[in-house]
Amino acid sequence: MAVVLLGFLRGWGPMSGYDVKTAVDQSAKFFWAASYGQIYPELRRLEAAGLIEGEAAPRGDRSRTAYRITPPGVERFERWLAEPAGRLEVRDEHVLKLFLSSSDDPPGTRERLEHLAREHEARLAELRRLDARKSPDLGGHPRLVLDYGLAFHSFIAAWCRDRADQIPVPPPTRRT
Amino acid sequence: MAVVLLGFLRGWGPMSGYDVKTAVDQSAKFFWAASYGQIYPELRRLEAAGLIEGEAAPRGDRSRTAYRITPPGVERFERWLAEPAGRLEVRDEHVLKLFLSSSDDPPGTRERLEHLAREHEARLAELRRLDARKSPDLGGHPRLVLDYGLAFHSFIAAWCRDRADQIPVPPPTRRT
DNA sequence: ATTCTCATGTAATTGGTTACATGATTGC
DNA sequence: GCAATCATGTAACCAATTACATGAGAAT
Repeated sequence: MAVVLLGFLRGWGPMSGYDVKTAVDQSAKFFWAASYGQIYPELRRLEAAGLIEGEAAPRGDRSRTAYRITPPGVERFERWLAEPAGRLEVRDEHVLKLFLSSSDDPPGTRERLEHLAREHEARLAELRRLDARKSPDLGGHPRLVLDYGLAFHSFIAAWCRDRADQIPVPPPTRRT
Repeated sequence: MAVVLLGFLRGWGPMSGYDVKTAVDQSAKFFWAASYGQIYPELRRLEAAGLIEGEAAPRGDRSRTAYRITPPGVERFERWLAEPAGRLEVRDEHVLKLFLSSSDDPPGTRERLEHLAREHEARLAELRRLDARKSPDLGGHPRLVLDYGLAFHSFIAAWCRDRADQIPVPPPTRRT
């Protein structure tokens, strides 16, 4: 999304498409991912619109184009920031499966809940790894949002674990 | 998404596209929305593929087509259920704005956090309204997932409120 | 009569992913 | 010499939203 690029360029200073990708992957990707297929075409559009401008900025001997945000770009970005975000929408395939799965299969439900818990725990682990290094004092609220992610994933993981534990394990089918 | 339709038809019995839409809006929409623009074309595709079949099922004097899931449809749906859901992805414009917004504007940040809290509280209220009526004993886990939604939204709302409250309110600019 | 809800759809657009393709440079 | 990383891009595709369009029956 265009504004994300503008936002990064504003907060982090000039950077290449590649840089944006890695920056996103190390911070925003936990609530807003981005792929090259979006980034590069979008950079061109933004440049054509005069909201950013690229200049050759080789790193060592490697050719590279860094884009810097222009005043109109800043204005555009701040207009977007000022307008309130739209209705909060959640889309979660795991919960969808849970919802649609048979209610007369307790072990299956338990397994699903545990799987969901593991998934959140995995995100949590990734975020914790981020916690140590990274998150410089550049623009934005990396700390606050990191905390948000930690709180969110640990809460949901615990909730799922708890619910899973309330489902009795299937009695071991013994034969003796 | 095709499987959602299959899932509803399996759990709720035969229903029209319109019915699916209302059913989704009263349950799944809180974590997986659907629009007519998806539903109707998808119903046709599913019928063409033999996974569902429609029959005239007028309600009173109103013409209407109800679709029932076929055995291959059930099989297809259950295959989908059995395969584990993909990586958990979050996409939240509110958090994105929080992340990208200036860190040297405490009142703004506070306002953003409060706005996010209000948004989650609004979802919470909608879910609570659902809690009373509805959620029949049909297929799936409406209760469990409803609980999930309640827990999720109230936790996040509280977290945001808490963080917002930690930011001192701007000193009232008096003139006397 | 008029409005609301039921009911069905389409067209245009947006937003995004995936897979592919290429090539230079740096570090081992 | 080779692998990893830096760097840039495109084409095909998919999922979904929005807005539009229509019309009949039910309720007031």
